[in-house]
Amino acid sequence: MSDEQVAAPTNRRRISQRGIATRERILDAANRLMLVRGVNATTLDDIREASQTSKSQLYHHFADKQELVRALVKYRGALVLQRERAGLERLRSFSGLVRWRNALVQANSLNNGKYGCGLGSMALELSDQDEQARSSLSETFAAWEKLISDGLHRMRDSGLLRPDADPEKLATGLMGALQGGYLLANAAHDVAPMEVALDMALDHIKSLLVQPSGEPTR
Amino acid sequence: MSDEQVAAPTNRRRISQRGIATRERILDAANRLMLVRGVNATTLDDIREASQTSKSQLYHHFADKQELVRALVKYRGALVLQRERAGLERLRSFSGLVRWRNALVQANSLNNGKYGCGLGSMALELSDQDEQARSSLSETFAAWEKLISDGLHRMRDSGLLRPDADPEKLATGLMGALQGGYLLANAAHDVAPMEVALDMALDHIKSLLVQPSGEPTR
DNA sequence: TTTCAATAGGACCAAATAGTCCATAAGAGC
DNA sequence: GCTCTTATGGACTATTTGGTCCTATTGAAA
Repeated sequence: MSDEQVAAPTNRRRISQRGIATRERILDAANRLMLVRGVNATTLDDIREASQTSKSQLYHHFADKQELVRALVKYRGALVLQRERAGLERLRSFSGLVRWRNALVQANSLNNGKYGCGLGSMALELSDQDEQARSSLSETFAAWEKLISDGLHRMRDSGLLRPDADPEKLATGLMGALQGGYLLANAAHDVAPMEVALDMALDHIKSLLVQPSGEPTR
Repeated sequence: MSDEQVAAPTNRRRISQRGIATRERILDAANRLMLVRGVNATTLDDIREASQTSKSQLYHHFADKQELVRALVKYRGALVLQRERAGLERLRSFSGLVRWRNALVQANSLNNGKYGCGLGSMALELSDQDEQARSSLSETFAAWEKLISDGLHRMRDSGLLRPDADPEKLATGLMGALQGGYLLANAAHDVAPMEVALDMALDHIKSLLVQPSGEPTR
């Protein structure tokens, strides 16, 4: 969470530490507010107040609201990938996948299913409204899925997963179950459907594990 | 689509056919616009213009924007359930499930994955903003899942599905895969991930079919 | 210490947008 | 045909909100 590079500006001749910190405060406030209220329902005044800044600072660091939102998409994407990298880069076993599932479920259950996935909710809200944001989000999802599929590849290479299992498709399916789970949990304000959705995906992957006893069946 | 009851008002002493038609036009316009732009990004003036009505009519039929949105939630929910009932009430076989999947995928591919599911996108946008809308959406999802689980129950009762298969959980998982698929397809502007997500769920259900040859395996 | 760009404060502006109101038309029931 | 409620048109208002601008302050480099 305390990663300054994530908020680093794009192109500016000279920038001070103080400026970077302000930019970070703005992005952090936008991140929190827009997760709860959604992008369009969050006003710049909300962000200004929550970030303890002023209008001129908002417009000093971002050309307009759209630019701020696009920066937030990258910011949040970097945070999620950072978190997920920590949880997935050592994935080598089915139980590792279960631990990953448990961590996501537990985090979501702390909110009773509210807010959903920061990336998923932005994706639905922005995809048909801002092509640049959509494509950025799409790349982040791809990178996220790659973290999963890399782990599945490791499992397949080590003989845990059957050779005919398709790590890329499994990763997409798992991400679908995760995002759908977030959505249903958000609608229900209850984490339960997220668990069910994820467990179906995990059961499917389990069925593709090489069985120590007997031949695996279709 | 041309179902007037769906737009029927809640409580009004007297209402004429003309009034009902106007109300329907407003809801229909709101339905179309808010599917594309989202709820918060759609203005009442947009709706007024698209529905060929006037401000006084909007406020004659709905107390305020929130009421209109809540009515739209029910309206859209009724439309989706009507459509899904048609596709699911005779579900009795795995191939029926595949046909259902194909219909949804095909419809979504016509938009190249855009817009997503009318219910899912509203759920993410409104759930943390309007408790009444959230609970209404949650009920609709439950009814939708019931249509699926009823079909799965029929399959289980007829011996197609293994006795230990849990229709309710499978229905939730399938709905999760569907909603997650919609979301990923929307982010990618490509229907492909929706297919992958749904197929993973279908594969899982397939693995729970009673095998004509040999004993089914875990 | 001086200088000057970067940073910050906050009043102000203009457009968008939700919502009000009143006059008029339409049409159902008597 | 008369009457009275419903339905409609659209101007108008108030508020919200994105965005501008001018001034002051800070702090790093010369």
